[in-house]
Amino acid sequence: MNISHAAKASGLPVKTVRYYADIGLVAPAGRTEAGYRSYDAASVRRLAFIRRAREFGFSIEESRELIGLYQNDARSSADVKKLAAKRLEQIEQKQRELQVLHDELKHLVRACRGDNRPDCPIIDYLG
Amino acid sequence: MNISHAAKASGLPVKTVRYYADIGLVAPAGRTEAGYRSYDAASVRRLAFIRRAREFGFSIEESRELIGLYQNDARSSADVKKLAAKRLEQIEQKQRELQVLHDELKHLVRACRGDNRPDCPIIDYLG
DNA sequence: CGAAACCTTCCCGTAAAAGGATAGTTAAGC
DNA sequence: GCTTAACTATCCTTTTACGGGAAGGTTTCG
Repeated sequence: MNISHAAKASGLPVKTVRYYADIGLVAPAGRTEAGYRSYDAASVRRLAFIRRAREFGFSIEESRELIGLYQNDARSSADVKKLAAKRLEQIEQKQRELQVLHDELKHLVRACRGDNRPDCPIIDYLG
Repeated sequence: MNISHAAKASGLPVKTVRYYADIGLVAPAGRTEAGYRSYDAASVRRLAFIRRAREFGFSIEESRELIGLYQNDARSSADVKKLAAKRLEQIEQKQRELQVLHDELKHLVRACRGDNRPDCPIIDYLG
């Protein structure tokens, strides 16, 4: 399977598939005589696994850990849960930060008349 | 006022103050004979304005627009409100995305036993 | 006067690719 | 069988918003 086929099958752009090969995250199954990367079902599964991990917001390095566990039959679910719980905590932290920002900014936007006069509580606040 | 003094007064790192000068966001008031950047009260106010805009999550380019309005006495509050409302929408979009992620991941983490056995709904889901 | 504490520019590295240049390879159509 | 379109390869640059550090000039303190 050539790289564009593997890309489609895994739901990733070709550039990204090549990038993942370059950084040693998902190696192609092999190379053709002409040097073209070739992928098989297993390597495509790994690509799709990474795509889903990334969609969850796991970093490349976290995804690397996860795929290590994915391919390790002797893994413990505790190890996986630990990574997921850490990511969950990151998400919750970001949510708290965004909530504060949201409330402050919403307050300012509501207080701003938004007409053609220059006085503006948003500018007042920032300045 | 030398750069480290201006940095302290504005609450920014020296590196960042230099960077803002390089990209034409906040120019120093002038240069000494030896080529040192020198800042006055007005330029420090601009630095602090940018710092607060950045803390609100406005990008550098958005901050550049905002400071343009800040320094423009003929601005309309509608222009400022437009930028702020756009940023507010970005925040709300991010909040919605994070909420979906949070709920899914939380569900998976709850369902995972987290013991020393290999079977794990998180891995199952990603794979 | 010498050393510490400034300051300058320049270049590299970050995360995670995307975009583009240039060149080699393969598949399709006629 | 030949052209050409559509692939593929590597390599380099760009993105965001700086941070780290080198090499070297300046100022200030004791």
